[in-house]
Amino acid sequence: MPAPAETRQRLVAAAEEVLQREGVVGLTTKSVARVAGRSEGSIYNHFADRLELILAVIDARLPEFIAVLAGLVPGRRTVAENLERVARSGIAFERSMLPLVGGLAADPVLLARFKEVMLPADKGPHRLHRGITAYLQGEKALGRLGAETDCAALALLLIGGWREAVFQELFGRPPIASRDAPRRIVRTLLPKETS
Amino acid sequence: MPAPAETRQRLVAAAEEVLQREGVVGLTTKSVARVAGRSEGSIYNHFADRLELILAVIDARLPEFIAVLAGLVPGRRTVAENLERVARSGIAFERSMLPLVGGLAADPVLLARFKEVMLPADKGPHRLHRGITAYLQGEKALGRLGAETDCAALALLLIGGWREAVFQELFGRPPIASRDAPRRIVRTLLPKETS
Amino acid sequence: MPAPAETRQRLVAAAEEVLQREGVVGLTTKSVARVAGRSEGSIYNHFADRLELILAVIDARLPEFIAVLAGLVPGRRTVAENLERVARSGIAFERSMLPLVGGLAADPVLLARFKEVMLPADKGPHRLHRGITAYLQGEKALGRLGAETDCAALALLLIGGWREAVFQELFGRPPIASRDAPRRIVRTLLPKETS
Amino acid sequence: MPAPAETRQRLVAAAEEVLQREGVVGLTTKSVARVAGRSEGSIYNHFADRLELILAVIDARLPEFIAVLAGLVPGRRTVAENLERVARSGIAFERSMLPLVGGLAADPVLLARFKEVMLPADKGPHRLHRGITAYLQGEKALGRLGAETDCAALALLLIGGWREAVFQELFGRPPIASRDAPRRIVRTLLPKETS
DNA sequence: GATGAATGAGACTTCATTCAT
DNA sequence: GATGAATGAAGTCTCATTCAT
Repeated sequence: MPAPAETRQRLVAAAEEVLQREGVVGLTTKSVARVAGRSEGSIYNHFADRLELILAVIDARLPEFIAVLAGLVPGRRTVAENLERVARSGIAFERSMLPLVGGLAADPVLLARFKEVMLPADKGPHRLHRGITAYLQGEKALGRLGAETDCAALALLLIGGWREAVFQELFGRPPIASRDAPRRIVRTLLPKETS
Repeated sequence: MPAPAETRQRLVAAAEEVLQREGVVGLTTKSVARVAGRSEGSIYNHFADRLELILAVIDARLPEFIAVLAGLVPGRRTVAENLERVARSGIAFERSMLPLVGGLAADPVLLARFKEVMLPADKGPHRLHRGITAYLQGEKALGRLGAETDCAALALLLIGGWREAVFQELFGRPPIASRDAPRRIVRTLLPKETS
Repeated sequence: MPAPAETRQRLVAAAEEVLQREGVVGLTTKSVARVAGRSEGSIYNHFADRLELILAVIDARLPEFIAVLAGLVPGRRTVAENLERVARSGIAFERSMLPLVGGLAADPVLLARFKEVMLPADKGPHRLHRGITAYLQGEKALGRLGAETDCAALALLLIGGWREAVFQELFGRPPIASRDAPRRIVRTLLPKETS
Repeated sequence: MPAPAETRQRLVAAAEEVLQREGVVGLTTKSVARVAGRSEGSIYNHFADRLELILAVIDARLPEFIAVLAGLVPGRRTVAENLERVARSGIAFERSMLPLVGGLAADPVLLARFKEVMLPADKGPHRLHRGITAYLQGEKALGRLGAETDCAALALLLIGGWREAVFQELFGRPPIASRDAPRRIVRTLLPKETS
């Protein structure tokens, strides 16, 4: 009988592992329990049901998600450097989130729970978009981005670009290697004269 | 007993419908059979297994997918107009594909089959990216895009942008209305002087 | 693989058997499938869920239940003879129904389904009471029961008496042997001069 | 942390409450613990197992059960008045006991334990029947009931009648309102001239 | 005495698939 | 080609009970 307090974390970690390997579809109570070295029933001592466990996985990833935004301070470094850096973190983050993100599109029931629980807590994808948009507006105010810049669209393209790069990885031989993607994305997005 | 030849189409259509409403997770033999007004067993008269039925749905969507590219002819209209138009079709197309796209990320087994069957036939997402990239290169050759343009990155951003716009719809109140997304995306992507 | 059409009946018969031996609490899908020699899943080819199977058991018993009433024709034989006979059938019927009747009191969920399904179809216990009351009123109209007879109360006591006799059997050494109960019940219920 | 001695009573009270609302089937360790505001584990500090808790509920009800008989003294008041009064108490008592009584019929395991524990202690239904029968025999000895009266059968019908009245309540719109049942039952049971 | 986490067993149900008709 | 019944495997979840703290 292992240290009891540890179990919840083990279950979440196991769920993360299974998620990577087998996707949301393979994330069963059985597989998680097996990987965690705990009994299936044990899951229900810590989570109301399977979906809550999945949401806990998302929650566990959130600090990493916040960190993506943390480095973004208007006026510091160059805009290109900042965006490249955030794209790089975004790609790493996205890579681990993709099975979950896919799961939301693949399972309306999970999506509904996600919206119900995560959106009011502002843990949804809006927050990411909002954070990046806010940074860009900051840069615009500082004059480091042109006055005509559509910050929301720029943020959308940045996120969509890095997510697409990760998505293409799924199929092998992506048209743009993820290693190069941040630089090429940012160069394409920013007017050339931008510092 | 309806015209037998019709059954396969009904099953594919039913699968599409279920996919929209219930996602890959809800796409069961039972739900498809019910919606198609056919028996569960009849699925196996036309498809080797459930995954093959799903692949058939993708196949059924391909003409629509090709049409997205068809309008893209270098030199015709303006580049902005062309890209806006393709983004608009892309959003509509993506909206119906998202549950499938999500399904691929949510189910490695389905993904493996997809790669095995669809990639050799060049029916994967690479083709879309390649098509748009080719168009952009055509425009570059015509001098309607700058010589320094990174066509592959531009295509990636265009696709990623429209997919992100659709993805945000899932959660309600998207930061950029899908109606406006094509225009705002293209304006942000293209240097202002581009015709 | 046995004759398919037979399965539903086998399942109902198995459910009856399990019910007698193990009560509603022991009437699990597993036990029924085992006794029926069928797979658990097979139950769901014939019944929406476990409760529907239980209701089917009740339905299967209904003809026997109707027969209890069939012998009751006002004017035929003596009243005492008729009631004794019906009490005798009633006891036999009740003995097989007791686990189910108990189940209704032991499980509000089952009770709710029963009310929803059986009452509109007039398959509930009201019908039994109504049938006997109607017979007694017939006899009263014929003058074979006193004008002051409370037919509804008499029917209630008859049914309650035989059910109580069966109920006491559960605990061993019933105060009145079920063999004698019909006669003693009827003698106590009917005024002595009644023919 | 409340007064420890109180816990046992709280658990029994909680079990009673759950029993009324959810029947024996819904009387789980979890539901009882929740209603009692105690932990599941604490049940096992006071009871060997779940069945013993149920038996404790019966025990807690016994004083009320004894009181049903207490008012029955041969020679006091009229026989009809006495029986009506006992029927009235009996109905109230039965209403709260029905889920348990049903439980005994619905669960042979519980029944076996009940017989094992309660019958030797004379806490079973026999005792009720015996008590009423004894009263009736007392009245017969006093000449207030006819010499031919079958006291055991009369007691059986009285109990069966009131239990049936309660049982019919389960299904809604009982044929005889429980309010009127005692009077109508007793009038039907007793020869009219009985004082 | 009280607790909450842990658990094996088992409950109900759904699933994809097979196959005789 | 079409069907519906059959099924083993698996899925989610609940249960009564144990036990270390």
